[in-house]
Parts: sequence; structure tokens; C-alpha cells
Amino acid sequence: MKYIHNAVEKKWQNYWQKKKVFATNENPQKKFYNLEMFAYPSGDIHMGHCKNYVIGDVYARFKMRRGYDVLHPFGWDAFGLPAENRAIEAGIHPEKSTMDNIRISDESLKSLGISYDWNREIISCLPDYYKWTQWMFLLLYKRGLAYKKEAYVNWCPGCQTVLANEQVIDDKCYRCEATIEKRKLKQWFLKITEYAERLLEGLDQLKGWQENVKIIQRNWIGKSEGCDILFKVMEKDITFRVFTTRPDTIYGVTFMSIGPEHPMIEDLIAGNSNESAVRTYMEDATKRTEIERIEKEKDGVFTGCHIINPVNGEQIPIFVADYVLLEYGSGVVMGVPAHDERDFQFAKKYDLPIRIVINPSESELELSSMTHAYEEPGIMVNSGQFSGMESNKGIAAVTNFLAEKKLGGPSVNYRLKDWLISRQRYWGAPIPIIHCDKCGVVPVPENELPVLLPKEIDNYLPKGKSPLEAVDSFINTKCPTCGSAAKRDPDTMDTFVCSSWYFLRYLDPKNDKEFCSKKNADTWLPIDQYIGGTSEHATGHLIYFRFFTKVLYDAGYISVDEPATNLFNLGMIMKDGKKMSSSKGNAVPVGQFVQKYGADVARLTIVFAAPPEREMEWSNEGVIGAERFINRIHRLVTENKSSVIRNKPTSFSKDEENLFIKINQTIAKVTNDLESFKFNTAIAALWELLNELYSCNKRSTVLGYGIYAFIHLLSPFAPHFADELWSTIEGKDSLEEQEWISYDKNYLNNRVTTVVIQINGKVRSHIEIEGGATEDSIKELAFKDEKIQRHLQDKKVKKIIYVPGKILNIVV
RNA sequence: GCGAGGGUGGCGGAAUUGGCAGACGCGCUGGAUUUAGGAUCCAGUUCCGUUUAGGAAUGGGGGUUCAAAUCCCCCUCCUCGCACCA
Repeated sequence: MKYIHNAVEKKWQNYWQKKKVFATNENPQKKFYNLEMFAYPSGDIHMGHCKNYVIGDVYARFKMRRGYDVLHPFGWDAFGLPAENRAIEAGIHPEKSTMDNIRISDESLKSLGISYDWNREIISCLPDYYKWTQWMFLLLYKRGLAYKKEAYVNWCPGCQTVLANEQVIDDKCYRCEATIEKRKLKQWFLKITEYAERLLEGLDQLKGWQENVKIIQRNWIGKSEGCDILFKVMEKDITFRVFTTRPDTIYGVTFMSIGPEHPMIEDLIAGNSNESAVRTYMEDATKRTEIERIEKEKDGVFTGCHIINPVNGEQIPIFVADYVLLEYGSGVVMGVPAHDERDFQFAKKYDLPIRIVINPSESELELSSMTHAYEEPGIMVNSGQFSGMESNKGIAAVTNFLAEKKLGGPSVNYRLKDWLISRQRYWGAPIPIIHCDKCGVVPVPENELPVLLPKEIDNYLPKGKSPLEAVDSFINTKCPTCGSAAKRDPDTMDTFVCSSWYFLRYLDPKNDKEFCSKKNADTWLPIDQYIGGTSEHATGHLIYFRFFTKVLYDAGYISVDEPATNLFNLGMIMKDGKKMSSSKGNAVPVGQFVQKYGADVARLTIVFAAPPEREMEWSNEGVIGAERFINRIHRLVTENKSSVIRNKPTSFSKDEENLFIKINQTIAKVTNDLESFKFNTAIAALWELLNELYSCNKRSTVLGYGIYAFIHLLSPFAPHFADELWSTIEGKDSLEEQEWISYDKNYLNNRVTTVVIQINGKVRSHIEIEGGATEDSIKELAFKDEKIQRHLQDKKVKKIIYVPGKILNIVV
């Protein structure tokens, strides 16, 4: 008799729903916030998406059974490029497409039996959600953390919108892979850089985050300590502030480079003879993509102006050079060719002087034989009063010297840039700002939120500026301050804004007065376990939502300043060596799979194939194994139904005792493995117990108890099947309503232990001992052992090492 | 280039305060049952050695140790992140 999954799985899903088994306890005693990352509704949901849900579900169910009041919600990141691009492909209005997809996706998740509290489902493209996204924007605006500026920004010609730095991967768009261009546009930014230091420091307290993710974030924030130096331009009344980490090389400066986008260039070149040459260079440089700029030989053009070195009064030429980044430091760099490789190449190309000011401590550099810059520390030379000083000390000395003379001083720079959130796209939360000719930028008053995204729109296709600009009823409005005609900001917000605060909305999803009450926030925060793919989110979402948390903390709305104490990062599901996706044609659809094999087989396949944090290959072999596992359990239980008992047996034979020990060991192992996300080895332990129960040739109370325990342990992984088995052994209700099974500490150790006998570290024999055998008695047994005696012939025993209960190593 | 992680049978993977390498699964081999099975059950399955005795083996080389997949050094390959950050 084979197990038929379809009817059974439906039956239990209905039962869970009817009995509200997964409804959140509003007044938790022992709260546990278990959250899987927000996902965009793709409609054709496939196994590649499911790992997140399945792993999170196993953990949530386990925690519930351990007596926690678990909050396990889910919702949809429904705005933004992924959802909109999909809608455009299908030629369907984004709202219809998104809501249809959500319906399908919800069905799929329900068919997998994920233990969400569906009453708390949130959908970020609905007004009752994005009202609060807009509210968040206004909060940031009020706190001076949202501002509009004109800047060179990443423009995706495919998606026809600007993108944040975090959305540009290798010079390409993260959604459509078009090569990114630079455009000078006026855009909204969030001042995440103001939180750079706290985002960096906060990482230290995140003990439950993998070191790897923290390292990536540290690098992304890119703190760099150094010194600012003020340089005066000789020909004009201009002073540049220049950041350097190597003020000890200040005497080696032989030129100055300024980035081609720098706004001061116009002032520098005005009226100079090479004005037009510089303009041409600037235009060419701005047109190049970042990769083109990196890959080509470093070049530049002389501006006609000079700068004065503040420590020795030298006059130094100023170049415009496109290897200088406008966004880092001040966009002006001092050129020290002897001690910086880039400057070295530049100086060689233009035959600029190279002056050695640092020598290695053991030798002296020879200018004529130098092929590369010397970037290591050493001894300062040709450096005025600092000559002879160790360069590492010289950094502080020169910095102090400059500070005293008011020519500069210590400075810190971050690689992190402000977060560009404007999008010239239809499918997003409108930016709640009104532009008035008289009053300027005016925020929409809170009581007028949400600023609704108009549903009726002739053309929502991206076309380089926001489609909302063409919707008169939307764009034309009155200034809230002076009442005269004004226009709304036409852009929508980056979808990562929506996902920066969603974890708070689950705490109070129906509240129409606040994004979340303080009480609920204090009850549930922080997220106890956050689960998802971190590699793709390490520098985006996971920084953004930390940033939002800190802002809300500062504003007094929540009492934590880090959102999640534990973060578990998942590896992706692959198929044929590639990431599973419908566009690559290697997707295994959830609907079809569940129909054919059942949700529990899907779940078991995912958890057994590989450790959750590792990438896993979806294979038919894995499915076969999971299927066989279920059928084997089914047979065992049906054949022994009548002998199942729920109480621990109290008396047994020696064989039965060994089995009882195995049962207790398995309970302990599965419990520990569940706690630490080692789901694959938990299943392996269950297989072991299953095989052992199978090989019992005698029906006994221990076997009966073993089956009882097995069903318990199986339930987080295959909940429908376990509940069904539970009911066939006359269990009441669902296992979800039962406490997690405990083990008997007195039956964790085997009665008989095997001591390995080694000679010179090689295994030669085994001795089985019962109870506590002394070292001497083991030695005695070992030397009587036939195999050992043979190996010891003609040899002298030098030393004997005994590891209690494990190994006896005889050294000869 | 810099940073991080990894390399274990035919395959997915176990084993980390150093203590029997290869748990568990897949596949494969043999058998049982079944009138044909991608079903089920039993047994075997790292490699070399006909069997036994034994030997070799955790990317390669060296070291520490009674004992190394595990610790240290050198090399190599793979994956990921960052990449003109001054």
C-alpha cells in the first residue's frame, strides 16, 4: 500500500487553517520573530524560490514546538523593476499582473504547507502599505536625511531609469544587464553616509551574523582614515581640499589631478589657452563607461593652472584626469608618482618629475631603475624637517603639522555613497513631494498620505522620464503651503525603500494610524531569526534595512537599533549548473511538482540534498530518495500501527535497550541539528533510526515507542505526512499542537563501547568494553589480542597512549 | 590586484577542543519476490591486492604530533565579494 499525498496534504492544510494553528499569539510570553526575506511575486513560482520558505518553515515549526510564541509572517515586495519588467513582458498592466501573480504565489506557498500567519500578509504595492513607505520618506526628509541634488548618476538604458550604486553590478544593470551610462540628473538621495560610522560599528554587536556578510559590509562602507590638505591655486583664488591616506609623501607631490566631472574645472580653465582642449577631454571622459575608464591607459590634460604645495611652496601643474573619482574625497588628488602606482603611470606618460621621498628601511630607491611605485612604508627622505622619520610615524607628524598651520588636518572618508532612490518608472511608491514655484520643495502633509499611484494611465512603459509626468490628474496639484498651482514629484521610489521597513509592518499590519504601534514594536523586535539569500543582499537590502532601523530608533519609534540578531544565509538552488529560473528554462514549477510528488517530498528533497547554507543542485535522484523515505516510513507505520505506544518503555531486554538508546540519541541529534540549521544531518539521523526500526524482527514496546518518536521528529520536515501518521496511531489533533519530544538523559550513551587498538597510529584491532573498564584492564585485553600479538612480535613497546573509551595507541 | 570561502568515493555530502575517514542518501553489483517494472525487500559497494595477510588514500608538497581531512608553512585549482577609493 502506497502513501497517497494529494488528499492528505489538503486535509491537513485545511485543518491548520481552521484551527488557526499558525495564528500569532498577540500577547507572547516567549516571543520569537522568525522572518524569511521579502520576495517579489513572480507568478511562475518554482523550486528555486522555495528554499527560503521551506528552510524558514522547518525552523519556525520547530520553534513553535519548543514553546515559543512564534511570529512567522510573509508578504510581497510587489513594487519595483522585477514586478514591472515582468508585467511589461507579458503586456499586462503592472497592477493586474502583480496581483494575479500574488494570488498564484500564495497558492503555491499554501500548497507547500508553510506555517505563515496569513492574516498578516502584506503587499507593498497596496496603498495601505505604501502610505507608510511615503511616511518613511517624509520622516527621513524631516530629519534632513532625504535631499535632492544634481549629480552624475547610473542610468540604465534598458530599464530607462537611474539606479543606486548597489544595483550596478560590473557596470551592468542588476535586472536587465544593460551597460550603465553616466547621466547628470537631479535626483532624490537618502543620506545613508551620515550613518556610515554607526553602520560599521553596529556590525560588531551582530554576533549572530556570519563573519562573511559583515566583512562584505565593512568593505562596502570602506572606511579610510587619513588627512585633508589645503592646496591653493596659484593663478586663481581657489583652494582645494585634498584627501590622502599618505600625508607622509607630501614632499613627493609633483602634480595634481582633478576629476573631469568636478564643478570647479570651469573656474580653473576660464580664459586659459587650453580651455577648449580641456573641454573636449571632459566631454569624452564623461561619455565613457566606468569600465572603459578603468581599462584604458591613464591619461589627462593640463589645465593651465598650478597649485602650491603648502609645505614647501612648490608650484605644481594641475591636470584633469579621468581616473579621479568625483564622488570620493573631494574629487581632487595629489599626485605622488614615486609612491603611488597610478600616479607613477600617469607621470611616466606625461614625463612629469618623480621624486622619491620614502626609502625602504634597508635600501635606497634608484629613480632610473624604478618600474613601479614604492608603496610600502619606509624612511622619509627629501622631506624637509621630517627627513629621517619612519613614514608610519610621519603620517601623524605631517597631519599634526598641517593642522597646526591650519593647512589641513585629520579626516575620515567612506566609500559608501548616498542612496539614490528616485526611479523614472511607473510601478513604485510616488515620492510624496510637491514642487511649488513660490515655496520650492514642499513635503506632502502627513494627513494627505498616501499619494496614490494613478491606476488609469495611457502608457506606463518606461521612456526615460517618469510616465507619471504625463498624467495630468496626478501631476497637477496645489501647494499645501501657499495654495497656488504646483506639481508633484513625478518619480517613484526604489523598491528597496519598501523592503527597508517591511519587517515592522508585520508587527501591526492593519494599523491605519501608525506604521506600527510602539507597543507591538517593543513586543516583537528584534527579528530573532532572519533567513534568506545574503550574498545578493549583503551590500543592498541588508545595509538599507539596518540604516532604516537606526533612523527609526533615533526618532524614537522603535527601541532597537539593529533589526535582526541572527541572520542565516541560504545557498541557491541550481539546476544543470545554473541558477534555477524560468527564463533559463530549467525551472521546476511548484504547482506541477506538488501535484505529482507532494509538498512533503519537495520539502525533504530541499533539506536533505545539502546543508542549507550551501548551493544545492536540484536533481531527480534527490527526489527519488525523498519519495522512498516517505514510502518506507509509511510501510513501517502501517505494519506496526497496533504496537505504537507513547510512553517511554520501562523494562526491556538487552537488544531492546540498545534500540531505546538509539531512539534517544536520535531525538537528541535531531533536536540539536534543528536548532543549528543542520537539517541535512537531521534527516540522515532519521534515516538511520528508520533502518534500525526496520531491522527489528520482534514487535516490542520499544519499537512502538520508536515509531512514536520518529513521527514527532519527522513533523517539522514533512508536516502533512507526520500529522497523517499521527492520526493513524490515534494521536489527537495536529502534532503542531503537541510539545516537542524530549529524550531520556540516562539512555544517551551506548552500553558497549568500542576501543580502537592502534600500533604506531594504525588501527590493528578493536576491543568492546562494557561499563567503566580501567586503563589497565584494557591494556591487558589488548596485549592478549591475537592480532595485536602478531604485530608486536620482535618489537619493543616504547610508549602507550590511552584516550578513555576511545583509543589505545601502542608505540613501538 | 585585494578580501573571504572552498577542494573528501562514480555523485550529493558526513566526520573540526587532533583520536576507527567516507555516516546518510543516490547510483552501481548480486540475490529474493514479482509474468515483463524507473515498485518492494535482503546483502555488498573508497582504491590496490584473486582470497587472506596487508598496503595506499581527504587538490599537491613539506612540517608539528603517539595520532592530522582537522593545526602550521609553501604551491595549485575553483567559487564569491570588492576593484583607479587617492
